[in-house]
Amino acid sequence: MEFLAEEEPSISEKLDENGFPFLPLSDEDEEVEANLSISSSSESFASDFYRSGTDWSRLTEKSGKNFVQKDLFQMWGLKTDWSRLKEKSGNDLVQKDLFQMWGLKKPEELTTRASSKKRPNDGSQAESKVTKKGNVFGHNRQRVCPFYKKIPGTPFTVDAFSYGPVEGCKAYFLSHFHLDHYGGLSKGWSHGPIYCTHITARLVRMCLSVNPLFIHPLEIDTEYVIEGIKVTMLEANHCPGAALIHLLLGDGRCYLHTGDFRACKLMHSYPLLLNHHVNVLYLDTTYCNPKYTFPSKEDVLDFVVRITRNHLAMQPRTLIIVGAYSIGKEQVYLAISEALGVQIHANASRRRILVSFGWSELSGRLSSQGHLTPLHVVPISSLRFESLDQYLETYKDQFSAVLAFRPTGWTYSESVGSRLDLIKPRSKGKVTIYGVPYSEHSSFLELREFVKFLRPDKIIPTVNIGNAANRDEMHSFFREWLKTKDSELNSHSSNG
DNA sequence: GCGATCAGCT
DNA sequence: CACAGCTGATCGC
Repeated sequence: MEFLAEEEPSISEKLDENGFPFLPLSDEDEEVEANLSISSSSESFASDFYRSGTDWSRLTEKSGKNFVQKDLFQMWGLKTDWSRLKEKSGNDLVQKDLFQMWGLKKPEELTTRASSKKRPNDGSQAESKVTKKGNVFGHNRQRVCPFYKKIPGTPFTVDAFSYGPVEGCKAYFLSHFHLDHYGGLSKGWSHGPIYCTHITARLVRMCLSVNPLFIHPLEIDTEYVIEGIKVTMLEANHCPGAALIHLLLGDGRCYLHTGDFRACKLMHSYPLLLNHHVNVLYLDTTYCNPKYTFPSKEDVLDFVVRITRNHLAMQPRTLIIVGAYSIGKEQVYLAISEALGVQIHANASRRRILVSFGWSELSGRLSSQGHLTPLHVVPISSLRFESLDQYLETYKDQFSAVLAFRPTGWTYSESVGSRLDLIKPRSKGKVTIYGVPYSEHSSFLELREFVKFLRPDKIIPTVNIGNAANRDEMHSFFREWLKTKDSELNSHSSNG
């Protein structure tokens, strides 16, 4: 299977100065582009995506400093023996040349696939289509991999598993194990090697039955050379196993893909982030708007523990329930568990997942006996009054009231903001539900601090890019953050 | 019958 | 709003 094995030079001919493929779009000044964004609704969604990636703010140089790195896991509040669980793996990863070179065809041409899926209802339209969710489809409803999931200058994609084989991709990175990122991965995956952290790798194997031969676990804070690119996974402060992906290209370019992350001060001491100027930052912009302000995780955990203690003081027979998705938010029930000295009940499938983290503080606190502990974890979807009433009924011999917490980042309220004391629960009968702003994404201010620390040349947002107004707004924030004067440059630098 | 995927919903 | 799914319907095998 010999393709037109293009050499690097011919590839770079098709890239612009930033390593992005050219598209038939005039790259004009902002005013023209702003008008385009509004008026050109007939353009393909892919080119719209593309334009959003070409007009980022630009900045000058950054000042590099050498800091001492602190314990990476302190942000989890842990002093745990993760090293014990590390699966053996060398840095000498063998790569096979499974796929052709990095494809740079136009989006419409990327959609063709060997096996054509036929749907009875779409015969006429041969153009790309856009769904409400922002997915771009080609001829035969094969999703098109959006540009921001491809890393130019590399044969890499990030979180791009639902597009079939991505042309030219030789390594598929998975930033973390949440459905909207691993979507498309399943037992039959055969499109190429998957790179991710050990925890994520374990979950991919356990939950998705992906052929282990495709899974390549990487140690955090360890440099690997993959396809000639230096790759390092960094703790992302999101869910267990989530990583920032740091890339050093042969030509000196440096990219950082945040996956999903919650920026924090500790990241300012990551040596890689201190020692390498980032050219392009792929940024999790979930809460990139000033209206999203929420407290630190620590403050929210203190709040949750305080509320719990108050309720137990008034009603000792209270069942404490924490809602959670598949993974993430573990600290919420762990904090309660430690404060009260009680076990955590979770169903078998959740226990299996939690145990797989290899987090002994958590594993040791799990219980399969719901009636023996007043602290339960349930799917967040069951945090409704009717469901909780039923749930309480099954434990009526032990408990007579329910206090539930729904931890989510978007329990924001303009008035509440970071004022936890303003949060009011919703109660009905014996059930009380608190929405608490425990977020595993960066707040607006945390994003700003991170970007001002990193001072990348360019920023590519990876979330909320479905409409032009959002993108324009984010890019104007980026420009603002990156245009700070030299006087501010050294304000946070010190000799550590 | 089963796994994968999609629209719609929260 | 939009997190990170969930549910039910449909498709392909």
